Amino acid sequence: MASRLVLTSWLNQMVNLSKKAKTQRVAATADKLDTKQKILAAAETEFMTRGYDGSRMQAIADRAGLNKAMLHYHFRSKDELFEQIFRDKASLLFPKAHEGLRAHTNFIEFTCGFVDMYLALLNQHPYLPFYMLQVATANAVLFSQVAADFPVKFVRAFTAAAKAGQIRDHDPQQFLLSLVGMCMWPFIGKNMIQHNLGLSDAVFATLLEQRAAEVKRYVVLLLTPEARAATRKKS
Amino acid sequence: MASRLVLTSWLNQMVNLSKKAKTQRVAATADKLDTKQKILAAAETEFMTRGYDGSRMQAIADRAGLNKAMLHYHFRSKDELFEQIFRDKASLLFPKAHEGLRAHTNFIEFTCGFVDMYLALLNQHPYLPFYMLQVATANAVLFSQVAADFPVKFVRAFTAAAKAGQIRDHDPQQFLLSLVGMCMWPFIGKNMIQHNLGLSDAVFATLLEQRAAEVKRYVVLLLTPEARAATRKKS
DNA sequence: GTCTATATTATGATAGAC
DNA sequence: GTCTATCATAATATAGAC
Repeated sequence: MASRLVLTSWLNQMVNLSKKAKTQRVAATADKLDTKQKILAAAETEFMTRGYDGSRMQAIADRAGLNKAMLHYHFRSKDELFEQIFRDKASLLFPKAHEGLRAHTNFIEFTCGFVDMYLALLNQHPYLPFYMLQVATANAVLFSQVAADFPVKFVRAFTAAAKAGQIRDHDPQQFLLSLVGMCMWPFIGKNMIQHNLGLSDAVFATLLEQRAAEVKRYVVLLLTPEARAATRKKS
Repeated sequence: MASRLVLTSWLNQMVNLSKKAKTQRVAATADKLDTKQKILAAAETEFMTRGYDGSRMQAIADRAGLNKAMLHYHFRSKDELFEQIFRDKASLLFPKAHEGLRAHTNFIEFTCGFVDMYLALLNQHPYLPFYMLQVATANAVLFSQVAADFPVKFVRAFTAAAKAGQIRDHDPQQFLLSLVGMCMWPFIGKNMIQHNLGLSDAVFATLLEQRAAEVKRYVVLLLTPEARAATRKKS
């Protein structure tokens, strides 16, 4: 119960990170940054949906209700504008793993809480994963500048929990790969999935709502020490 | 045993599809299409790694050891060149589900076989998933022209197997989502994963080798009717 | 079929008035 | 700070000689 509270507050913090940051920035500098914010918002939409190469400064200007010259006044170049947005977004998708990972008393509970919160985050920012992947693929140098400490710390906590007998022994990296894949894939592959299964937006939304339960079922099933019945290999 | 043979031949066919097709084409038209093949090969590399917007006709020409004019001679425009390659590649990632899905006698065995073969396919064409996702995102019209009958047929076979009591009852779409996500994510997220976990190419390759066993473990664990112990929901 | 040279347009970026 | 007008260049595409 106590760990649950700590966990929830940490994970919620992670979800609300950007919203808070934006509000602070706007409030602090009054209306002078209004235009800058408009540009950032427009650029965000453009870059997130079309990627760097597919985005046009003209399109960003149109979307912001301004002209191209204003973009270059507030941000020297397309690159600079892109990088500023990238750093904001990276800190969203790659939250810092502070106390959360150490505060848990039950690793399975912690992981289930993480799934809930991370899927909530992705629902708020559905384009984020694919956008980050595009950067990771197209601009390795830029991408390497953002650090995510969560994965490494998660693997360590997993290993510790396994040693303590709290969870079934397993390859932590493979587990993390499965976990992240299960969470991110519906957002990354939305268009492909909808087309291949012939799903309307409404049906797909329902699928997303039920996603957390599905992933958590996998977590419990795989990690619970007792549930070891049918796990012998096939080939 | 018999079903295993049918299964394997069908799945192997799917993996070898493009290799066969290419050989046939080259052999059929002798050396006249040599240049065209060079262009296609160069364009494939370029488009697959940089996407449509990031690719340059000049870069393709350089890679093929030709000049830009030749690209426009053999293919009217960048769009046409791109679309030709896209259709080839789509048929690779979206194999036709012929007899395979009906020939199985055990759905879990079939699914495990599918995982093996599909991961082998992805290992041969690691850029394929991300490339297809880029098209699905950037050019919905083009993407909608390729059809994948596998997902729908898989869902039907799943439902039938569940009704027959061969597998545990479960949402087939959620299962497919998890299955595909677990298979594709390491290829889609390679750069991000390696960076976030600090993995060398060699270590990551090892991770990929062990991937099939991990995914199959999940399949068996989730679908085996008896293994129903710890599946109650959490929240 | 293949090349060089060139046309045409799109796009990022800047100059300068207000 | 914001705008209009313009520059400079990069990229797709074509013309025409060989």
